[in-house]
Amino acid sequence: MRVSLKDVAEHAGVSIKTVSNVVNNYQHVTPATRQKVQRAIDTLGYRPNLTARHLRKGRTGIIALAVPELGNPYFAELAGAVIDAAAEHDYTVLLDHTQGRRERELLVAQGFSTRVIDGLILNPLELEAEDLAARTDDAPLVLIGERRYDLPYDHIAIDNIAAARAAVRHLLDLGRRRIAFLGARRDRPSQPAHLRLLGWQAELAASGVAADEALVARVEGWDRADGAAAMAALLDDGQRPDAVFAYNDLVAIGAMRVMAERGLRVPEDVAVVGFDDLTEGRYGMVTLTTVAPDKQAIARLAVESLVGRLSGELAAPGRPRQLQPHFTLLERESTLGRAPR
Amino acid sequence: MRVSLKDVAEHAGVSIKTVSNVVNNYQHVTPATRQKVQRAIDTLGYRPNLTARHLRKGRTGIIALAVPELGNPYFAELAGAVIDAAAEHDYTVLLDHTQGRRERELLVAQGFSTRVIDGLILNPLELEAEDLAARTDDAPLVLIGERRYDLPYDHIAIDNIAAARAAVRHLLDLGRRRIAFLGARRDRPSQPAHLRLLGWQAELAASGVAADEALVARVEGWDRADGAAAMAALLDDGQRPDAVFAYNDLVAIGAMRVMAERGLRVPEDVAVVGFDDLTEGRYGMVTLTTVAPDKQAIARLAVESLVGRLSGELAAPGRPRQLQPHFTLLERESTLGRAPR
DNA sequence: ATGAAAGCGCTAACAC
DNA sequence: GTGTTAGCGCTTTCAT
Repeated sequence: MRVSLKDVAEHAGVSIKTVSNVVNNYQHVTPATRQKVQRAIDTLGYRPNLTARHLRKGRTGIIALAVPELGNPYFAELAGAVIDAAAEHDYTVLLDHTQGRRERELLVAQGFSTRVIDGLILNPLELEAEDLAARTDDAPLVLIGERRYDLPYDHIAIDNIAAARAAVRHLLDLGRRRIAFLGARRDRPSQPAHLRLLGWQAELAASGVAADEALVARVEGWDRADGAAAMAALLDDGQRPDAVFAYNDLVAIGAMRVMAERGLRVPEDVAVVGFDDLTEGRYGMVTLTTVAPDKQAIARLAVESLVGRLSGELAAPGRPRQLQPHFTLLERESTLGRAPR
Repeated sequence: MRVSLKDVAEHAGVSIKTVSNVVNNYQHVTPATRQKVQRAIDTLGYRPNLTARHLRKGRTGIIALAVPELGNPYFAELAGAVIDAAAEHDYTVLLDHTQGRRERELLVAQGFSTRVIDGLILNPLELEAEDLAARTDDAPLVLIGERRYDLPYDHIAIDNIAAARAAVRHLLDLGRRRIAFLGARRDRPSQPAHLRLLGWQAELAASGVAADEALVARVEGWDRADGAAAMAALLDDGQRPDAVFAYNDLVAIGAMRVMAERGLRVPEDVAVVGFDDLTEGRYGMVTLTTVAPDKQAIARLAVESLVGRLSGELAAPGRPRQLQPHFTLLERESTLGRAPR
């Protein structure tokens, strides 16, 4: 924390401004002066104080990313991708996880580390539109994730309804008819997981298959244990689905473990489709068919969106953009072969 | 970015200092004044500019954590724990991942986001002692992870040799004798994975079992795919281990997948022990026996160590501390039952 | 091409 | 109990 511009200036016998010019690679500096200053910088081991620079410039070069849970590999991978994308724009990333708790999400939306960050990428789970509308912090915000709000913020997410429909379509094509949905939450229309549930209903309806509400299993969270509990509850309830569409891969993996314990074969007895394309799904007892969102694209678009707002290119705050990266359905062992007759 | 202390002061008809006193909850302010100022703060929507505060105080309240790879659930979980521990000390966490590449580790060690961070927690993989010794950045540094350096930095890690020995001991107790080690790297004594390999050798030696170098499988990285490749190579080489001790759970999971594909049963034919206690290991084809480091303790100790240095309590930089959190061996299905005779 | 000086928003001495 | 003032280290007019 020692040496400042002033020290270097004195050492080199020039003014502060000149040193600043050298440090910032300003054009009009004579080679001789530049060299002299550079030498002083090297001997003194000067490193610019970014905090001061930030104060002066009004920006910090730091953006924040808040995801529900780093223990979920999907968010961990996404975080990694965001860090890489941010680095390309010379931003560093402050990371927080909200644990899917409303008060933490609120805290983050309200002004995470007030003013040390230039902008925020947030993946809300529990936050309602009014929470976000009441936001007073003026740092630009970009939303990611399944939930949609009618608010003046850019939003990056794949088309969750279409993705869910593709998954259910695949199961229907296999001849499955009793397709369970694992991972619904509450009954609010704005609930998390709502869009995927909607996709499930829509695709069944389009194929003239009755959507049996008894086949919708509710969960507390979306981890492996929740998937296991939901599947167990479904089976204990006497339900006998011939396929499962899970909210995400973790839920699917938990469900598959329960099925294995109870002697149900995947995919023979029950075909399974997950969501997220976790690497883990490629190494389980049975490799997992899954909806694969383009995580790199999500990260890249979120960062570009935010950086665009920050640089003023995309100033108009009244024109939020809805960006939808691609997804693909990756067919693996868990949906191999047609339904038993 | 609008309203500053000055604006509030003018609005409330008091001095800047008084507003500052209120904002910082300074004792000696009359309730009347406090209320008046608070009202001004509320109406104007004032929020302190942390950058300015940081510049003045010489610290930012941000610490950095650099891990090899967020895609590895171990590091993702650890990162989550560090974020939580840091929050308890009013620090936020800037996260970076080095992808286990030396130049990125070097960059981080040299001065990650120069001076925006107060200190750094680093988990090096490829960095050598001289790299770290040549470090010029003066932000306090705390090291975590398997590798050990004789340098003046605190280091937090479980006793990797003892942990590896416990794993091998467990396999020996089961009657296994041809115990492979999956996950060695190069031949440098300081190589990553060295301590666990050393533990493997030591425990075999202590039991009078010959350490067969042909049973040491080398890897490029430590992900599932690397474990799969290593196991395949071992089998292709004609080796027939009756047990596998893997560098970590991901390597173990990759290896188990290959064994399943080749008709080898776990644990009947090959018992498997991993390392890290990933949740994933509890939901695989066979639940995975593993060495479970106390991640919460590692995160807590690393943060406390760093915060201690920052607050000056643990000033003496010449006295690095080696802290060793506990570990436990969690026995699961992958090592159930004795060896076939 | 380089220098002088102001000021980003805040805290900490030191007055009163 | 409250006000004044001087910087923290940097960038940025405006001179020269």
